[in-house]
Amino acid sequence: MPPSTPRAPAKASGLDCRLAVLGADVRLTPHRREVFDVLAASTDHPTAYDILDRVKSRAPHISLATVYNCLEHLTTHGLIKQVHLERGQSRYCANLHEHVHFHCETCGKVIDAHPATDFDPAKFWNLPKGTRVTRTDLAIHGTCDACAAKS
Amino acid sequence: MPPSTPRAPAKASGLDCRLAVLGADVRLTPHRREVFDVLAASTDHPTAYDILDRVKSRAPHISLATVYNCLEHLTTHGLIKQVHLERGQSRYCANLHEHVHFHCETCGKVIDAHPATDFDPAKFWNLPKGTRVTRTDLAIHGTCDACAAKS
DNA sequence: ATTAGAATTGGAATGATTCTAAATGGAACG
DNA sequence: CGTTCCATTTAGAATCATTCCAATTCTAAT
Repeated sequence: MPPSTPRAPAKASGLDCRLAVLGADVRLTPHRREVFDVLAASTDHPTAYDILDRVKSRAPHISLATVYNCLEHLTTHGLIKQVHLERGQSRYCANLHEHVHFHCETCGKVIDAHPATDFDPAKFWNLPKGTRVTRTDLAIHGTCDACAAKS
Repeated sequence: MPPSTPRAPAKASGLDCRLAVLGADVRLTPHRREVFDVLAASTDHPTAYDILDRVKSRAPHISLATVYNCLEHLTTHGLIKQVHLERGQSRYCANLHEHVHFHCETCGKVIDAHPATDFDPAKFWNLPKGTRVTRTDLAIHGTCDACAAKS
């Protein structure tokens, strides 16, 4: 018995919630919410495993697969950003302000750096005519203050 | 019978050669030379597999492990650069001039873009005092000319 | 209550890379 | 010129991060 009308996607409920970000209305299940909250409370650019560990204290039965699913959902909806500084694990970041990443090659720490002045990549690099830019990722590698002081 | 004096590492020979780059003296075995030559002749930022394919036409018995070894040796000695634009395979680049990478999210193509004017990241982003910068990686993501024209 | 779609799960599968232990090859020593 | 030493090379195993998959659970609309 096929239904006569297509069913709309599930809407918000008591256990469910939504978050308006960048004009988009994003559906957050409890797990997605936990993952988002953990990331929003972190400034250290955790990996999926780090996030799993932290979320487990609030939702002990969450699985790694779910953490990946949630991170993917949050990323595609623009609530968080996925960061690739080196090969290996992806890192995640809930800072949506314009910023770049400083990566300490000695201790591995990642620090957000915010713009001191306006920056438009097209002004600095000769891109072929007709190129459309959607986003830029700048990673600055070096030695952080603390590691530099030690050596 | 332990030798009384330590033996120096093997020196250059007829089959062997060296290349002076950035003041460093880098030992190149025939395989390393092939890998370097293939990469130097490529502008498409090939992956390790791509490089294996291309080197095979000149050295049919080379293995993937050797390609990885060579790429690692060449990278640590500064003859080539490893590029991470997304997660997945690393790409390699023999362009040592200052440049950034434009990545087309539609066709996957990677294009080198050279600076139109001088660029110093420290001028644009507030890094913590004491931070030492060794290198910056800028990836510009978007749609290339050809893909933009199609849509 | 029923049902359909979405979310979640554990575990299997995949893909890229790194590791390992054995084989090879050239150079210096005798 | 043969031996020894060590770097290089190799095939295949192991690892690591992630993605896939099929089964189960949940939620919200009928």
